[in-house]
Amino acid sequence: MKIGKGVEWAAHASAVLALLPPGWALPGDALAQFLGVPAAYMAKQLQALSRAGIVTAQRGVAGGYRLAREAADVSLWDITAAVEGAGPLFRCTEVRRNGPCGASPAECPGPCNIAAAFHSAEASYRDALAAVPLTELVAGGAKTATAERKQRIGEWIDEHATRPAE
Amino acid sequence: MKIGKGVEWAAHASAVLALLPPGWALPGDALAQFLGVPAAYMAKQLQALSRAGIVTAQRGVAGGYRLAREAADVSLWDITAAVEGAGPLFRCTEVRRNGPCGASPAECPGPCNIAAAFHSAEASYRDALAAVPLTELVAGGAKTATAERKQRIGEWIDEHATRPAE
DNA sequence: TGTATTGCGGATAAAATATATCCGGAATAA
DNA sequence: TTATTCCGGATATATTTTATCCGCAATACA
Repeated sequence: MKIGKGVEWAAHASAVLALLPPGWALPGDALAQFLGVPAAYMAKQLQALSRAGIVTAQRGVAGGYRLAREAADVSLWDITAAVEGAGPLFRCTEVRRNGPCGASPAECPGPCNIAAAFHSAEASYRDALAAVPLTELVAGGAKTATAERKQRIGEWIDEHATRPAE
Repeated sequence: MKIGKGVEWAAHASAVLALLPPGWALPGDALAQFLGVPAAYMAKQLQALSRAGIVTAQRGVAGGYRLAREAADVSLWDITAAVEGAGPLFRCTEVRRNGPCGASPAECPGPCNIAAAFHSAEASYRDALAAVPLTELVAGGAKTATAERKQRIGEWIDEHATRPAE
């Protein structure tokens, strides 16, 4: 019961895209290089973000990825759901219906209490992640970075960012 | 990123044990039969509950499992942590340290914002499950059960429960 | 029109985890 | 002593995660 690392990569990648000047983009390979992760697998996570409408992909020579909407409108839950899926963590197999004393269908109108409790707890989890906008992650990262590193990041972006047609 | 079914089984098993008269127990095989799940694998989950101090195991002829403490003092989180482990769902691999613009150790005093946000969300999840005592699950289950089924369950327990020495 | 670039989706494979079974041994009551 | 019951480890299978590769489509530019 662990979260895949694709979520972590996608979150970091989204934070980097939030640093781009409006209208600019970053190719997937460059993004993977910046984060120091395998490009082929990172590409899969970026595709998931694209399918979910979090980033916009532009094919072709000066193409790449950019945020599909403002960073303030992208939450950590959006990213998690895009990569990991939005389905419930707890899967009820209706154990109550099993065995010598199993419940009849008539006795099972809704989800059992155990499933209901897990789904409620997952809603708390989801809400907590939904309350974290991408802007917060970017701002927090900027706070601990030295001025020297910020400059190097800016230079790297200038060097690798592309300018796709609108 | 899914919860194993062992958690579901352990929760149901604990709820059954809560129905036992004080001082009585149920062998693991009987419990598995009652829930209609594979006995050998159910045994693993019961061992986990035992290691976590949620149930007490009694070996020998009239042995079996019983709750180690009152049902009101056992939460759904206790059961989940016992079976699935209490470690974090999100595992930070310190991506911020990677790549051409990776942060220096001095710039990483605490966990990064992404990891912190996930850990905070997981705390909400944990707290929600910790707020659900076993008594609540038992009471909820009793509400939807017919009188006829409750009687059958009582008879089944009378037939299979054992009376270990204190 | 051609060519280089870039993302998309599917096929594939290796590694890790979840699911499941079995067995020898220890503990226990009768 | 015997039958029972739990414990822990070894093992096997299935599923998921992690990762790579390739052909194709889209795009910009010469």
